[in-house]
Amino acid sequence: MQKLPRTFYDRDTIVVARELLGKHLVHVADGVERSGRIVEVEAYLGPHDLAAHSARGLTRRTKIMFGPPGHAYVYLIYGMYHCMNVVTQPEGVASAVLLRAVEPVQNVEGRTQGPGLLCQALHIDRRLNGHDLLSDGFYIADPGEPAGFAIVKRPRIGVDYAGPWARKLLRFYLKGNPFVSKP
DNA sequence: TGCACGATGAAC
DNA sequence: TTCATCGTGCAC
Repeated sequence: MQKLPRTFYDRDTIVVARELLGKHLVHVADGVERSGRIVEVEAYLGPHDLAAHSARGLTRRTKIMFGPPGHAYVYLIYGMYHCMNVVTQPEGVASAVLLRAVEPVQNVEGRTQGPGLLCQALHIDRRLNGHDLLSDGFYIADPGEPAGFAIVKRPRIGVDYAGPWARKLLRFYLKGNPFVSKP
C-alpha cells in the first residue's frame, strides 16, 4: 500500500479533503497496527474561515495548522475527546482537513463514526499533535481501490456560530456508507 | 490569574 | 435537551 507523498497534501484544501475519502489512516501503537478507511471529512480554510481555529491567528495551539503540509493536528475538544486533522497547503497557509469518520479495516475496537470516536478507536491523542504523516507508525496510505464511489457535500457539523461560513458545503462523505457519523 | 466556551458523544 | 470535563484564548 502506497503512503501518500508530501505533494498530495500541498494542494488546495478542498481537493485534498475530497481525495482523502477512501484512503487508509494507519496508526501503530504498542506494537499493534490499527487502520481505518476514511469515509467522512471536513475542510477548514484558514485564516478567513471563522469556523477554523486558525481564524484567531497564530497561537500555541494553531501553530501546527500554519506549518508544512502532511502533518497531524490533534487537539482535545470538550475536555474529553480528541479530533484528528491533516494539515494542508504550503507552510504559512493555516488550513487543514478534519477526519470525521473511518470504516474499520484492521485491529479496530469500538465505533469510529465521529471525530472523537475515531481517535479513541485508533488510539490517537494529542501526543501525536505535529506528527509527520510521512513517517512510519502514523500515516495515510492509498489502498489503490478504483475510484467508483459517489461523494456527498453537506454543511459542516457543530459550527453554527461561524455565520456565513457555517453554511458552506465543506463536509464530504461517501454516499450510502454506514460508517458516516451524520448522513 | 480567572473564566467562558467549544470542529463531541451518550444518556434522558 | 442536558451533561461530563479541561485546554485555550482573551479579558482583567
